[in-house]
Amino acid sequence: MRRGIEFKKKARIIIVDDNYEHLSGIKELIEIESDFDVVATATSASVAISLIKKYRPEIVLMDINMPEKDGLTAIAEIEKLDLGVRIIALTGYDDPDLIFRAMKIGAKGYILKTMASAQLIYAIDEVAAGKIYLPATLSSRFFEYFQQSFKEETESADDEENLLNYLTQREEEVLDLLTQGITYKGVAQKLFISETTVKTHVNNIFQKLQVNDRTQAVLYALNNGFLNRRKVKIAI
Amino acid sequence: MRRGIEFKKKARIIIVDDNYEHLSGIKELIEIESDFDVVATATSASVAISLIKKYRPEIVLMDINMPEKDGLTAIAEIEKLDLGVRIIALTGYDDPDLIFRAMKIGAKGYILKTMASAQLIYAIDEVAAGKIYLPATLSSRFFEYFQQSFKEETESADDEENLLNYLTQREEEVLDLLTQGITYKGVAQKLFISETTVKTHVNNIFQKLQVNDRTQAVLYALNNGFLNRRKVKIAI
DNA sequence: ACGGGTTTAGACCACCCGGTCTATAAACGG
DNA sequence: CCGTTTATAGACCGGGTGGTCTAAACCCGT
Repeated sequence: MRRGIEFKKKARIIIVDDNYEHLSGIKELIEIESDFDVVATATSASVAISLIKKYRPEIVLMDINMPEKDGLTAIAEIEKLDLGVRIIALTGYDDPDLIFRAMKIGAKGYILKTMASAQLIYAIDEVAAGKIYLPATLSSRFFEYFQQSFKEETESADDEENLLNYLTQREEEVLDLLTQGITYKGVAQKLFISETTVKTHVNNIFQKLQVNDRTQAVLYALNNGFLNRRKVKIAI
Repeated sequence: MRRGIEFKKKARIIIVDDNYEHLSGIKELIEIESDFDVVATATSASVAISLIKKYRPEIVLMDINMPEKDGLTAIAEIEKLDLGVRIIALTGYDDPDLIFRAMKIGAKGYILKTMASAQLIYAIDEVAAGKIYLPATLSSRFFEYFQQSFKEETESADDEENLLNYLTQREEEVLDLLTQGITYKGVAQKLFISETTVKTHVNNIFQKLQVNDRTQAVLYALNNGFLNRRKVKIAI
């Protein structure tokens, strides 16, 4: 029941941390230094989830390093509920893989326990305002990881000995149709050539890709960036 | 030939912008307000690339909105050269798609032309120091886009009517082997069952997935997150 | 003009694949 | 305890698939 005019509605927060000392520390900090409303706290992910269902907070502060059900799976589950809860992840160290995974599954912020309390409040402020907040140092880490993973992807796609490069243009067309699950007859009709011609092309493709059947050819094509060629050129 | 002690080696910069007014503006700004060394400027991407090959700068400021060869493809080409050049992208507006694509292909920073000159210098400083720099407002935009794209991906993977859910465990095993390009005979050997049993399973799979042949079944499996099921659970 | 690569195409054959029908044993759920 | 689901498997058959050989027409570069 919302009533009256709200200049700055007190966002409700739930804090989750298996370390009770730290949990109450953050709770006090928030209650004193900000005007957010800590409606509940939990020391385990499963308890947290039921509390979230009950209280429907705007913000959840979630420690990632917890025994049993870890914070990441907890975040994934909460996001799946689709309650509009905005989650801020919390850990002791700036592991880029952790940051990447947390942001990937939908965390709206990520801060380190070692950071100044003012930064925590600021992060909550930003996230409560609908933004996504990552401190500069962490976003730098994130992007390194992000770019690295894409670099590996494109390297494996066009790099070194990609047997797809040996295919002629016509063979690529045929392979393209094969990757759509079309039969020889269908390919022949689409390309306005005879079925035996298709077979010749396909056999050449098999030899060039060093595979034995159409399925393996399709898999090779898909795993080695056959579709990417166009994407890279058109869409980047 | 590096010699002696360097407190702060003057990073060499090349600026690329099709608008000459703006180009010289930035050039002057950098020369006056910082101690970086603008070794060259270009008003087109193709010229820029030859200049980069020649001067091997540490930093490139690249305008994204250019006629002919646009900035994004230029960045992709420069990154492909693998010269260790660190590129900062530059545009007038904060289009999240542009930001995402620029960062994806390897830009080390992204700033708006409307931003204060101090921020430009700061960005160059950070990038020159090996970090990746995105202003808070842009990184917020980036993450919204990033999370959205992942959300769609997982939705399409496990969402609604995924015919893969109707498969029995045994059928999944068989399909899994099919997605590796193995023949009936091979599957029969791997699962220690007769070849005709495999055929029975496969036929059931075809009917459940509403496809006609193994290739289409494999494609359906791949496009509907067959591999993801495990990934989501194990790796998040 | 000649040789090489590409695209086209035919013939023949073995066999894998996909469709259908039938059937048994185990497991599971009501 | 009985019906359903699942896993197993045999038989049969037709057509699609893959292997091999041959060859003509074409473009391209030297």
